[in-house]
Amino acid sequence: MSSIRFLRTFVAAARGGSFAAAADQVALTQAAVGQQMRALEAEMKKTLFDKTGRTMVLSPAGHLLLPRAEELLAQYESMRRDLQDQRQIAGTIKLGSLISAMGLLSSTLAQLKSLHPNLEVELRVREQTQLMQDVVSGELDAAVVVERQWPEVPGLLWTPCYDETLTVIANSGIAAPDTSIASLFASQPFIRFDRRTPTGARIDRILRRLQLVPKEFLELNSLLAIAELVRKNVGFTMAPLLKNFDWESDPALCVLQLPGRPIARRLGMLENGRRSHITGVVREEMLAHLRRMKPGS
DNA sequence: AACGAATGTTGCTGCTCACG
DNA sequence: CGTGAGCAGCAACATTCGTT
Repeated sequence: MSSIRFLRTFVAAARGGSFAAAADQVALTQAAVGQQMRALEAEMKKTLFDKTGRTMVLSPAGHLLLPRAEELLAQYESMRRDLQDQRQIAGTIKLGSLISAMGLLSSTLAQLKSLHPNLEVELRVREQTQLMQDVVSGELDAAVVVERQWPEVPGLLWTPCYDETLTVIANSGIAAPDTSIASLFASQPFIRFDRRTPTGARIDRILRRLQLVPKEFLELNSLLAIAELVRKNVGFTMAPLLKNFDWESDPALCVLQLPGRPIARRLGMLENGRRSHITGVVREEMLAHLRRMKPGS
């Protein structure tokens, strides 16, 4: 079966005047060049070289083939260059994220920036509902959000990326791995994640289901601020274990699993589809980044 | 993992040409 | 005319790669 390589060898032989010269140029042995040329002649059903003794010249069919082979090789090279250029993406995209996903997203974007220096990213931190509206309206090209029922909008693309398990997080001064969750709820002030957010509302439903009645102390709409207050032992909380923040290794914090089957929220990327050639690259880089991370971190 | 096709190398033979 | 150099062809074997 002939190929671009065979044509390249043919051109080298035609220009070099011998199979030996062609072999030098295309880094093969003379025997391999001869085999390729015989295969090419069989494919074309024509003799391409006239050999009289040690001299070898192009046959009429060879003369006909040479310029066309060179043209084909030039087109092939041009096609290859174009594809290589396309791998570099450029332009500006508007990305949104929940503040809690910023840790992961920022390290993803840092990696992306080194791969695509001409890519500019405008990053907006907003809450879930606003992010969803902005992606649908086109205000944002894509956003990292918690999984929900999405509206039926043409082009809207949802890709689940990772799960965050709901846990109880307390200061290590008041809790150890064997501390019962019920005793924390009975004795310690509770810092609640804003019930107006979908995740906060879900935490509220779980508390009811587990019949845990907290000693309400504060209600905040920032998981990072809540974590900081827990570090200062202002109270304890129930919150998703955020990716890329490594609270489990934090000596000031004690992370406790909820009883029963683990409950998680699913995060992913919502793209509005209009600039999917760029947002797709961000999505794939984020997935690759997640694969590189050690499990559970 | 096994298999087969494609493709390559190695080592040889034979032909031609240039030169003494 | 004998001989060595240069070249192509052939057969055997090795390697790579895709498929089953």
